[in-house]
Amino acid sequence: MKFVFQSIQDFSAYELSLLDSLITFRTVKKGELLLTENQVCNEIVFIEKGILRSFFVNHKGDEITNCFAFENEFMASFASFITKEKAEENIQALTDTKLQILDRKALEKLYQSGFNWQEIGRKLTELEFVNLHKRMVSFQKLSGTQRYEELCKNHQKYIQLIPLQYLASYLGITPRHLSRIRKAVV
Amino acid sequence: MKFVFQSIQDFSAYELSLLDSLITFRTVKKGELLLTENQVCNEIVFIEKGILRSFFVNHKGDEITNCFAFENEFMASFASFITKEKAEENIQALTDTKLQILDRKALEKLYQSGFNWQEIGRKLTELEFVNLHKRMVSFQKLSGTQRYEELCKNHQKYIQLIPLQYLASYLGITPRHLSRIRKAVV
DNA sequence: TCTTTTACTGGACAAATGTCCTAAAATGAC
DNA sequence: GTCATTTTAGGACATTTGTCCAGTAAAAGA
Repeated sequence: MKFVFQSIQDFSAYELSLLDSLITFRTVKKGELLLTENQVCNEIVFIEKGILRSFFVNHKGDEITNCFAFENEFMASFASFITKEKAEENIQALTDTKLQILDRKALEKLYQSGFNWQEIGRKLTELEFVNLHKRMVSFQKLSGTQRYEELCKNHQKYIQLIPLQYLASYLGITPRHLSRIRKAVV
Repeated sequence: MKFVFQSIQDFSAYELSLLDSLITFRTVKKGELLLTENQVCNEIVFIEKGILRSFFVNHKGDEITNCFAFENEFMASFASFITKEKAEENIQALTDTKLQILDRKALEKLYQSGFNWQEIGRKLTELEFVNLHKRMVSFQKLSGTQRYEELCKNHQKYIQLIPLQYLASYLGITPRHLSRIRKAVV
């Protein structure tokens, strides 16, 4: 994750070596859960290789996909990480996945170590906010069909790599309806 | 807005006087627009008295309410403020409103002035993120009817103070449908 | 207070979307 | 390669939600 931080903030060699000393590594198998709902999320993971999805379960027992994360992206239940309350999401590996991990204690050490890490914490939170805002806008402004079309136009990766059943709930529709939309679009 | 900051972070008298020197004041009349879409949002406002709403316009020309803000709350197009890109939202006063204003330059001065302001910037961004996340979850997990019921249970203020037409699009439904839901709930 | 405008309700119908189900296609295990 | 399992497509029908509209209630302006 180092180079992602470097691209956002100007770090000294010392600051980066501090990061190095705090990161740990893990691999997870396809299907495995990294976090289950009702746990407090105490770590932020960075994907070296693989795909993760986050989902919750509604009152009928259906799994609703909240988001996906691909290579070189971060994943966590940020809400739970921030509030230290139980997560509503489960985080699952969609493929075998290699991770770099920054846990709460490590992050707090970084934050205490100085201005630069404070600032990057704020900037990354801002970026997460902006992404979430875009998604919120797409739910308020667009229909399921339009969200699917946007995804085809701007995020081909999702269409190629994610099983349709997961895409459907991510788009806020049923698989049956997604199938209808796909037929109409062709 | 001072006391809100004080409640989150332990500030020195000097740090707070710096804030005092940077805040400006404004009053707006009911109906007035503070920000229109396609402007870059360069200030964060804090509501001393009154109510604001943020809305965008969809492809049919309908106004879709994005959020409301009440006394002692902040409002901005945070996404535009962060990215410096044009806002998609309009911000409008629903009543005559008294504001305290922190503009981009003032905020940057605070951030440059030290650790404490950096940190509060991150913490407030985190809180905004958590709020937005809750709203996103409610759109993915719940139906319009359920969102209305949640609002009745947990945010009576919205029901009492906001015209139904605005509440409807905030809940992601039409006024016609909200009227149906209200009839059923009683 | 009276008038004009705006907001809310609800009927009738239409469109969008969900439910349930079966068959075909794709994938994974051996 | 074969068999079992999972995923996807789509028919038939039900439900939800939207559209259009008119009547009434409420609010704003003179």
